[in-house]
Amino acid sequence: MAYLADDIVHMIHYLAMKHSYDPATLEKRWQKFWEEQQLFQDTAIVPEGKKKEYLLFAFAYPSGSGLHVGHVESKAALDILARYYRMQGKHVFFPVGWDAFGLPAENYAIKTGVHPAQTTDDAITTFQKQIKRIGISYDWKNELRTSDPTYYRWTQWIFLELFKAGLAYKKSAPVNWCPSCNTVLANEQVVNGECERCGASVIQKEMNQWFFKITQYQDELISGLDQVDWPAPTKQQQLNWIGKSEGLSISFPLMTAPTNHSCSTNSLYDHPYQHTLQIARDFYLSYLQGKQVFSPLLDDVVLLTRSFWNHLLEKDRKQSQVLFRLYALPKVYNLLSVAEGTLQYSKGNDTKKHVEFWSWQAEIEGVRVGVTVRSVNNTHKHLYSITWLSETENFSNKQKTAPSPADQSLLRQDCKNSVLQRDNFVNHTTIMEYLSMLLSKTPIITLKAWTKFWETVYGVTFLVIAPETFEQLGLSEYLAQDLQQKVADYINTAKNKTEEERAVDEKNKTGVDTGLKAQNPVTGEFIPLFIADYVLEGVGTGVVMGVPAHDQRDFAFAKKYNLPIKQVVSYADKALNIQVKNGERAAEQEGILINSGQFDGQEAWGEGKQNMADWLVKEGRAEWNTTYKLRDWLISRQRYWGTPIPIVYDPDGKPHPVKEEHLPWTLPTDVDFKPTGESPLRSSRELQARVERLYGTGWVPEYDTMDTFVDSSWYYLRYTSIDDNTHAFDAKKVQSLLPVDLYMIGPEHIVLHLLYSRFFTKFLRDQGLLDFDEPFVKMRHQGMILGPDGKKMSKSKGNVINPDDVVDKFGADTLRMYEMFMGPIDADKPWSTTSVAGVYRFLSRYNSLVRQALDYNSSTSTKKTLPSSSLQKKLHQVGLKVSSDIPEMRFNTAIAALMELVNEWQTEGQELSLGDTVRAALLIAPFAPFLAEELYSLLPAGQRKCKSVHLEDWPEFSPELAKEDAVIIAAQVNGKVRSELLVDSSAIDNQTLIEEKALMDTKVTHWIDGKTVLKVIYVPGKIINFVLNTNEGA
RNA sequence: GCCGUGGUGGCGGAAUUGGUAUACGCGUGAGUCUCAAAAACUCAUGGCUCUCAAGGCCUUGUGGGUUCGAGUCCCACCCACGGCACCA
Repeated sequence: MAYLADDIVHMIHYLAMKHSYDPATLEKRWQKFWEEQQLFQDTAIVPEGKKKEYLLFAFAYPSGSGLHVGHVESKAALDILARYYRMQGKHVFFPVGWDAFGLPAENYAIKTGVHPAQTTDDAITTFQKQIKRIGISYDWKNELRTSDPTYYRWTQWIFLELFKAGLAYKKSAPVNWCPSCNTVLANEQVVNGECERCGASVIQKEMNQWFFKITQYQDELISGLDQVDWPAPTKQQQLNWIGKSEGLSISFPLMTAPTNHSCSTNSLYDHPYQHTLQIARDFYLSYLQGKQVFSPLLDDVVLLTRSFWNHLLEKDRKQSQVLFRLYALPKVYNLLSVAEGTLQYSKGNDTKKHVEFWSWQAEIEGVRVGVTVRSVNNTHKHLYSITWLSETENFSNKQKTAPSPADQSLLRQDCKNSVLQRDNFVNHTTIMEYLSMLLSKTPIITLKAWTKFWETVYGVTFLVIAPETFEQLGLSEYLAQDLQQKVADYINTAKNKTEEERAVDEKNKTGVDTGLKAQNPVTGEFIPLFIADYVLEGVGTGVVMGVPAHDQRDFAFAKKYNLPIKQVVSYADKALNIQVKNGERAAEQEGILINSGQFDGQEAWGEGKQNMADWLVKEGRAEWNTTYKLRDWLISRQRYWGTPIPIVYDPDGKPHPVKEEHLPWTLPTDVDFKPTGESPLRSSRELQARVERLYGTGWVPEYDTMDTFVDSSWYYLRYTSIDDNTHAFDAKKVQSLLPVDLYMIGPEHIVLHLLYSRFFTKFLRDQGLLDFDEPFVKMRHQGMILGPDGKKMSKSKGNVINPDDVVDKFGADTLRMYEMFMGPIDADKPWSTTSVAGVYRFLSRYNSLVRQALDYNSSTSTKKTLPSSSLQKKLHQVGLKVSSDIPEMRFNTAIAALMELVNEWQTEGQELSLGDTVRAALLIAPFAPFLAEELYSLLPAGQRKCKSVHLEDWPEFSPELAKEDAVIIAAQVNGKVRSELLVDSSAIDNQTLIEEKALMDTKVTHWIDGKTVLKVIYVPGKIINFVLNTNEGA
């Protein structure tokens, strides 16, 4: 008796064990099995006739904290696809690698002295272990890491290709500098203008650095987006980053002096001579060449011309237009008649006498002119001799010897006939005064203000220029003496500020008046030019037009510096109009143009805007100008743990590429990690010795390393060819496997990494190395997994879920499946500790149901027909849904369907046939690979074609078997559901029958009785709707 | 401020794209098993100071509109999240 009882207990225990779900043991077993079998070592070339799928997970930095649940989500999603596509017979390329260079390891080294290589290696080992534990079917054979010399050798090679193509160049640029840590900071390390580590104020420091000319491809980086299947917001962000913007560059001539400048000869000589000359020459040449010269002074010129004209001899007056012009423009007198490139200029250096002497010659429209000017003893009394020569003459100042007697007489003859002879000078003072005035009104330079709101150009009452732009244009030399220091101080202060410090609110904006005057090109008014650090060098042209009446920021600035406010748009809102008129506020709304000359009365943003643009362009006062926000890519990092820049400098400091035979240009190991403010590579003796040995004494290496974004811009190419020692990548393999069919990437990487990768692809294509334009054909994002509290996981908040803990408790299948079940893959969603258990329950049930079904089918009594086909129907319905959901990455709904299957299966009295049980076992293989493998191993030998479920063919599901026999059709009255009709599937196209059936239903007729049915709408298989005359009985 | 995304039960989320809103899971309640608990299983579960009940009415951020019919389309607004931001 006791024996029997024991036996029964044992048997019960055995049955319980047999059907129980024990993920810990089975997952361990199958993980080992897969590793031994090397199931997923895909060869690189796609076999003939097979479709390929290149599935790519965003390159990961092996951080010390190990695998995160967020990593699991996207890895699991791709793994489901990988396993599904393999079962469909596709060639799946699913590689893994490590973005191994980077800051955290180096910072850790500074703190602890542990070498980054060691830290990184340890971290990778941890990641590998964790990834294998959750059953990601990577092709481990093609694993790579960027810190490996066999990899970065080719990163360096690409750098050199860019260098040879002129797309890698060096220039001075500001970097973030922490004066307390004495080091360069990456942008991410600057938080609110302060060093993230020590809190000191970050300053900008100029350094000579390497850039990649990504702007070369800016237009293609825009147009290429049409070729790819990416989420629209991602494309939009790329576009925003490139920031292409159409606008007008309006020309504002800049003068040295205000309009009421008193005309004196002295003021003329206050101007640097070169400048005077330049203005005069340009102006005159333009005039002679028949170019349209925009000057408010043309009338003045003519006036003066007339007075001149009176002094001309009768016969000269009849002479050619050329001569007329020559006489006519007073500025020709001394300074203006110099043609391009023929200036002969010398300046006496006799300090005793203070003799200054200039002479030059020019040929203008066939007339050769020679001019000599002397200034003696700084008296401003100038001696002029101006001659022109007949066409046969060959006068040249260069001739040291005097002209021949015959020539001299010819010359003399000409001069006699000329009003320009010294004796014929009308009035030297008049000329100089004129010239002085002209100078005060003649542009030093034309400032171009870029704007999108040109319709308000009549309201421009001042200009603002960025400090850097002011400096680059060399405008400081035109400043009045008393302003020079003030302006220089302002510029210096501005340059030391960070972007954040420069971004202050409206009231605190600063600026400085330069005293220079620009001319509003449409009103002719002279307006002040301010320098202000709120204007940024890189935006537009670095010059902004100030329209205080219609721009809030300009308004605040005008109020602060007491600048005039001029309304040029009128509004329907009278109160608003009065406010603007009284200078109480700026109005930025649409309105009607006023005070805008010929454009008065037009809609500011409608025809007025269009007409104004056309006119400005036609008049040559503005030009269309497309600006981009995208800047060239600064790749220099004053850091150790990165790819060394393969450049050496000769003793003159000229950069030379490292010779190809010296690649990889290895990262030295003998460096100091102390933050000295200099690139750590400077401390390497080995590197210095290497350069001198290979290139010569006095040569020095480049000490900076590359931005790690460079490493990650081409890794997807290298995956195909990690063993290739002669090429960055094997053209055949790349052609076979690329482009990437699906790129799974976190939304945090969508701008820079993608832009840089696309740039590299386009560059390598132009080098003839690739035959496609875009590297990532399709891209999707995984959302962020939030902590159970709905907030971003972080150690400090204590809401971090560790995937290892979940695997320990529920197994890897549960972890994977739960993360897929949480919601749409691209949505952010909070972790729910209790929901995980629900998924575990599901897998546990799935496990026992399949086992029960196998028992059932193997028992001798199963020859009988199955009691119900509704379960089979469900299986096929679910199978079809899962098959279509997986490629769409709708894993959450696929899993929901599987759960429905389990619910149905669990109802009593139903069982699946052996064939359908096999289908059920295969169906979960992509989601729960361990459990599926376990269940597969339990199948009768005849049902197993392969050594692994993951090598099996995806089961077929029959739409025929999935078809419902009867459908429920909703019966509506006026769109409200009143009843449900059970209709045989075969009858769903028979509207009359369904109508009759509905009208037999009292729940329906109750609402219809006594009213007129206007029409009946029938949607086959869905609804039948009776539309009543609603007026009746209402 | 600009650009983008979204707003559905107590919670995560479904909804074949204009056709029965709330699938699936969690949670909660009741029950089965148990000395008890846990686990597991079964049933119920949007709201209503309408109703004994059958049923009725309301409900997809708010307010309008189109339609026989709107979570889905159109207009206006509110809120949340993400990105950019002195952008001229």
